[in-house]
Amino acid sequence: MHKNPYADPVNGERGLRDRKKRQTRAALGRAAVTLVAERGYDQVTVEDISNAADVSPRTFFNYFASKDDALAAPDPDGGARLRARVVGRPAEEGPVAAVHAAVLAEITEELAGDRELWLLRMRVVQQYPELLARVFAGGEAAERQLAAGIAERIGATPTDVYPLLLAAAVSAACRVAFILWAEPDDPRPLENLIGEALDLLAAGLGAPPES
Amino acid sequence: MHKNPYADPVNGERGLRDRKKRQTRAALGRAAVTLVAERGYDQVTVEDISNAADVSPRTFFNYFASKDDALAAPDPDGGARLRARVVGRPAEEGPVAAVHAAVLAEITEELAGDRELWLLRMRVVQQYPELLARVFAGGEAAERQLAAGIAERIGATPTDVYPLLLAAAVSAACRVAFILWAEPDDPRPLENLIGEALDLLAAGLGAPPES
DNA sequence: CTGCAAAGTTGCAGTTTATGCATAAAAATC
DNA sequence: GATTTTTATGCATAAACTGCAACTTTGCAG
Repeated sequence: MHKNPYADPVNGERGLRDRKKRQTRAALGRAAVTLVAERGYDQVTVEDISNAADVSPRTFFNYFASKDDALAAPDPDGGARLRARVVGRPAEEGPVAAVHAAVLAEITEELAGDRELWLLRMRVVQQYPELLARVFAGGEAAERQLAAGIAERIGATPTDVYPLLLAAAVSAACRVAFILWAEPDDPRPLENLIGEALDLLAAGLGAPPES
Repeated sequence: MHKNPYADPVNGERGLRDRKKRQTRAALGRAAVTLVAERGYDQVTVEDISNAADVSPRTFFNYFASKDDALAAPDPDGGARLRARVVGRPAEEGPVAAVHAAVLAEITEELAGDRELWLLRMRVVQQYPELLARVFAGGEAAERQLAAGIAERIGATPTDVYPLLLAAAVSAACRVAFILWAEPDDPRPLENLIGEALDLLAAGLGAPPES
């Protein structure tokens, strides 16, 4: 049995090499978002981004498959972490509650350091609908993992309707919450928005607005 | 007051010009999907697609913003139709029922002629996840309209949580239904799958699998 | 701490995607 | 049937992306 030469996606880095990789990826992502926020999407080239991050343009493509990816692609390990969180919740919790808790934890931690950057990212993404699509696509990968986690938890196969649907619905709820969060005149914190959306979902969407 | 020179997005074409445009768009879309299904995504260039559809490559880009768009972009009028359907449902229906009926009608009509092509498209998209982004982009546009229709129907603003969330959740349910539909070993017709998913949603996702 | 293997970076050449602009063809309008 | 708007196309050009072959850095074992 060999030692695993890769970083553990759940517990974080594992040596200088991995740390540098994360730094480079983060630097590229940050440069991409801030530059586009400043100048606009098509006034920023991959070369610009690479320069700002102090790497060659060729290296950019070692990290991101496209310019859009750099702007919108989420942490590639997020899905795996999310899945682990779901299966790790106490056994007595129902699936909806477990997923709720897991998602909240993951998002809170993900945003921990970089709330500012995330807000900026959301604003940029909303300004360019092509990017919104990329975000969804990224979310889709996480959604798959989430569905797998749910399936594992309740003893279903990953192609059953229930896990797929619950994962998709939660993903949709998060999307809506993010959109409202990025709305400049909505002061509610993201965690509350997510909670509100998930509660509405769990209530079956039967209740129109009220209030 | 001028006459509207454009085709009515809800009721269909309005003269030779519009018919030709639809034909060209359809031909390009069909060529793109079938070629990629045959040869694989990167063995097909925009030039190939254009040749197959008998137009110049430059014309291709008058219809689609990108190669991906030709593979994954839905009918650009679908969102408007969907919205009209939602507001047109009988007033006594609740929002969930109205949306359910509207979505079912739209999808049924959309697939009417081209069930085969749609299935092929789904398979292609599943094979190349990059395309998922474009699919979501299209879905997102429709989702906006759907949310607007719901808001109009229940007298809410389009930035309220309920319309956004209902639209997003329904969109998610449809996505899941499509995925299962494209599964080669699932013989259930699309309409049933959508109904099943929406019922689960309306039940609040509280019920794990059963069965 | 030295040397070897694995992984990461970079430059370069070449293809494909995508857009602006000018012109010709087609169709709607009167 | 003349005009006026829309659409199609060719050309030029920029930017996005990929494969390949050096070269550098890091990990690791002796």
